Amino acid sequence: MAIPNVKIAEVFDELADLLEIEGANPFRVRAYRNAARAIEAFPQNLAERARSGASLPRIAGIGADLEGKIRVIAATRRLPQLEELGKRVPAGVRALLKIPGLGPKRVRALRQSRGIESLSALEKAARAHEIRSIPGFGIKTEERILTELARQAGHEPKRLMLSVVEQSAAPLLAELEAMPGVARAEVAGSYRRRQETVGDVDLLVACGPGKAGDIIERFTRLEEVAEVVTKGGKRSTVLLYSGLQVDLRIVPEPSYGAALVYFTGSKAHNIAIRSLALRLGLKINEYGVYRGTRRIAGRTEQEVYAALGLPFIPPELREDRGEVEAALRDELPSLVTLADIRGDLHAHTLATDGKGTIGEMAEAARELGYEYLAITDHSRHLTVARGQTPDRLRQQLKMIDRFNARLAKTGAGITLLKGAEVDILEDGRLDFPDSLLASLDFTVCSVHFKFELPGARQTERVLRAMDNRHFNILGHATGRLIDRRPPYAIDVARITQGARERGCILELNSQPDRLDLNDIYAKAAKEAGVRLAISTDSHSPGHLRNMRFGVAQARRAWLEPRDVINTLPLEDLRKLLKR
DNA sequence: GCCGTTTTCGGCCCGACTGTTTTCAGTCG
Repeated sequence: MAIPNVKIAEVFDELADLLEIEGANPFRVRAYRNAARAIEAFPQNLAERARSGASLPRIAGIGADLEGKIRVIAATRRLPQLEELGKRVPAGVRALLKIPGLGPKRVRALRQSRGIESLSALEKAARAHEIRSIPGFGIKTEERILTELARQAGHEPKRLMLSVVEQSAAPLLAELEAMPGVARAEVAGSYRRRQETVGDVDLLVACGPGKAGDIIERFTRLEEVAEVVTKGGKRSTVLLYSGLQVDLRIVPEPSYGAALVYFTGSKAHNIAIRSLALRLGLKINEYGVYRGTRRIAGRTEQEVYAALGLPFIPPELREDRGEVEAALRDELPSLVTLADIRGDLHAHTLATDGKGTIGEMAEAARELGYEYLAITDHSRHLTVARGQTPDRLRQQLKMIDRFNARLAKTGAGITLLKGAEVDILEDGRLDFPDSLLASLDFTVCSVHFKFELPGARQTERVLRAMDNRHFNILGHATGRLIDRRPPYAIDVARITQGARERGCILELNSQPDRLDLNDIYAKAAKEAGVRLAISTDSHSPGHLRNMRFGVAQARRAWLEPRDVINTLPLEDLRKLLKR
């Protein structure tokens, strides 16, 4: 299996760290970091393309030199430059950079003045009060180093799932909004961009003159605040008892739009629009857009983008993945919204591992205003989930017919679709005979075992399954569970191509810990001309509301309603699902 | 190291907070 993009990105990140410690040109360091991000976000395996001799695709931020390095890594899994640098900078030194408050300059000072080249040496020196006398350091810095070392010894600072952070962020926002003097408040940052995981919560508040100090004071005294990390006149950082870090930023009302742009990011997007501003002879910061010293925009985000000659760019797109260029051409996508969704195409019931009856699931879907809900219980191979035998499925289909007859009579306006989540067996066959599959409205087909197959065989397994004309939707294509299980070794680009050639649909599974396909693969699928189904894979009536997480990722993938099959009215959907 | 509809050289986003300083460097987002 070719070396994955994230591993190539790691090499460049490490190179950036080492160069930074060596005191290299900071812009050169940034070039490596930018390249790492671009490689990570690229949907095709670069090493494979490099090894096949094909030319590498044009990626912004990757020039001739870095392309050469990618080729070397692809061919040898090593990079001589990195090993060369590694000889000069011991492995432990890199870890020093991860201590908040220690950057490249201070790490160099620690090495040169005290020979500190590891976390343990750092701790020893701090305990012996040897840090405070180094020029540029002091007692407070020494104390902070010890605090941070203790914190990191417990657990790595990690990113939390969007659905988890939502539970802290939403009440916090409500508390802020209720404070006197607060005119507007919003959660910005990666949370607003709906990234699948969030590292910290960025809160933005607009207030009238002279109110900021009072709001900061109240904020740092909120019940859930465990520790105040920083506290100034305009911003503050705190840690909640949940371990979540929260940054609050306060701006005057006329700057609210500019601050919202700035604080929503991403960093890469901010740099892109600031560069654009420079080319236009403008300056942009969190207080507004300026021509010389005169402010020409800032109150709303629309105003800020308009000053740059751009339409409003939805937060989910702000990743510097081409949105600024598309906006300049006025070719931004009309992103799919939750209101566009007419039904859910993946749900389980008590018949297998779900927690609700068919009736309860139908009622929950009706409350959401859906036109249709598919019942897709597991097939027999998945015994841990009480997968259904052909006989049990046939009985269930009859029951669904009876439900539909009753629903039609009561004018509920919702139809149940007859489906199944069919296991893809190891050799690529499906877990039910074709005659039975033919009696279904459609199928969701998924890999649920033999995750560890080599990439080529896993890919072949799924492609072969897609050859079956009863194969409609590929469920959770990579099988990853955020923070718990890596994706199977599978070539998503080939699967996507295969889906296009065979008229198959790819699922965007909305379970908060799946979000599979992710935004990058889903965007690539759209570009390849493949349509997606945004489904919840619900195992209880309440899960149907997870649709919002799937839609958010779909928006990050630039999907429009026409790219998503469950925005279609029922009759059009039925036609589409006939292969 | 990358990049170019003012440029193939000379730029590369910009401000807040902290701590260590007597006016600012380093770090962070």
